[in-house]
Amino acid sequence: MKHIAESTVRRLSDYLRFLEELEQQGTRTVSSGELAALGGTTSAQVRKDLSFFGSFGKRGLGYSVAALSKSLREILGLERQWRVAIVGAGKIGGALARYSGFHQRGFHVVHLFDAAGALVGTVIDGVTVKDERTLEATLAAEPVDIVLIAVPSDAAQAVVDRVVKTGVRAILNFAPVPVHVPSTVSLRSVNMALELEFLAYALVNHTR
Amino acid sequence: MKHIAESTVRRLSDYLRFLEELEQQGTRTVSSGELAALGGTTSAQVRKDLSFFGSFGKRGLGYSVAALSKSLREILGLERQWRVAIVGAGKIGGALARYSGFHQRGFHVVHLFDAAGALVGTVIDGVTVKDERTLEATLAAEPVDIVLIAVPSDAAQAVVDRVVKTGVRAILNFAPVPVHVPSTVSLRSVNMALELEFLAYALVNHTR
DNA sequence: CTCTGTGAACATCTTCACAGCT
DNA sequence: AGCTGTGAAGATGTTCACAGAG
Repeated sequence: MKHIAESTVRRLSDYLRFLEELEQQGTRTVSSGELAALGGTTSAQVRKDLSFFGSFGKRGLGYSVAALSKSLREILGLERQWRVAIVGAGKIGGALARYSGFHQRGFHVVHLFDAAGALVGTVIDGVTVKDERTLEATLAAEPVDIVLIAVPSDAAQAVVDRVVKTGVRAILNFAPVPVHVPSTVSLRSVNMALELEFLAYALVNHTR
Repeated sequence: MKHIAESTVRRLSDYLRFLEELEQQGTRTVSSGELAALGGTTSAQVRKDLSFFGSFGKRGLGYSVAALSKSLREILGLERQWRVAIVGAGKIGGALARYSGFHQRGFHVVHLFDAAGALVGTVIDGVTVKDERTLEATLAAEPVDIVLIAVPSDAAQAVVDRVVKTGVRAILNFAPVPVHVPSTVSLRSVNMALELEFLAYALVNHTR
């Protein structure tokens, strides 16, 4: 398949969220224009995004809410369950472990690691915190699909390297520092401080 | 000033982080190539990004670490302190309030709001949780620059609307749903579930 | 007549390549 | 000689506009 833009995939997630809302409300069909308004884009963008994956609509009518959300779930890989490990059980890691939004979408936290002895053995949201030194052994015995990095900046790259070495192919980094992975591994980063800095920039350069 | 791409501003934040590291190490000068390697871009990208704001380097030599980081702090608006309010003191809001990374960069949490009576009056990281109903009055008496939204999805847009009405001009949304603001307000969103979905997509379509 | 699907036009962002300081 | 600064070329992403299915 041709390479799909990251922005397209992100919008598909948004569309899906709306479709699920519409589904609950009992709405049967929806037009590209309606989806666009809800997600803050344009109808042409919606149609173009979907066109990369096939033809899902009926001309003159729109899209079947049920059929389109099923297709999107397939495209996004949300029809299966995903096993997730979190490294770092401090403020951010702990909050992530407790965050229910992941579970709802089929992402299950099966391991929680921390380097601090005090946390090891405590239970967070049903998962016992393991010693970070057991990372390799644990992931070998009970593999996961995705690892979340929630360790301090100066430890981030080292942990990422160890995780990559275990064969994990998707990493979500919450440490506020860029990390590097081989091109065989998918990496996303969430950097909250960076978002605040962007807002500060926008405020100082009051444009838009 | 001409409009600067969002991606450029984000990279500037990354460059600054490295410059501060280099500064601590006592490094005096740095080339665009070195900055690029650390941040995972190319030297041409670094030079182009900086060129939007002026000429900071010396040909044949590179950039002065101290001078460039000062310039970047000015450009990004990090030379002043920013007052921040968080709406929603639950799992995410609480973690944000406790997160020290913000404070280090000059972002100070001065208000914490929650709608749940049980949390109101408790103290998180030195800040007393206020009743969400006092939001307008509190922000009128003690204004903030930036508001973080950490309320449930179905309350997000309503809270954003109320916040916008108080005159706040920058919002960072952590609710996993797109919210809309007037074009006079700067909005960023952090959607962790969406990042996981992107990784799921990448795993299913194992490309790259 | 409505609304999708899509090539083509357009806009934006990145990379190239080289002139010009130091 | 080394490294910046920057137009120009190239790549990528978005919007337009219309043909065509229902």
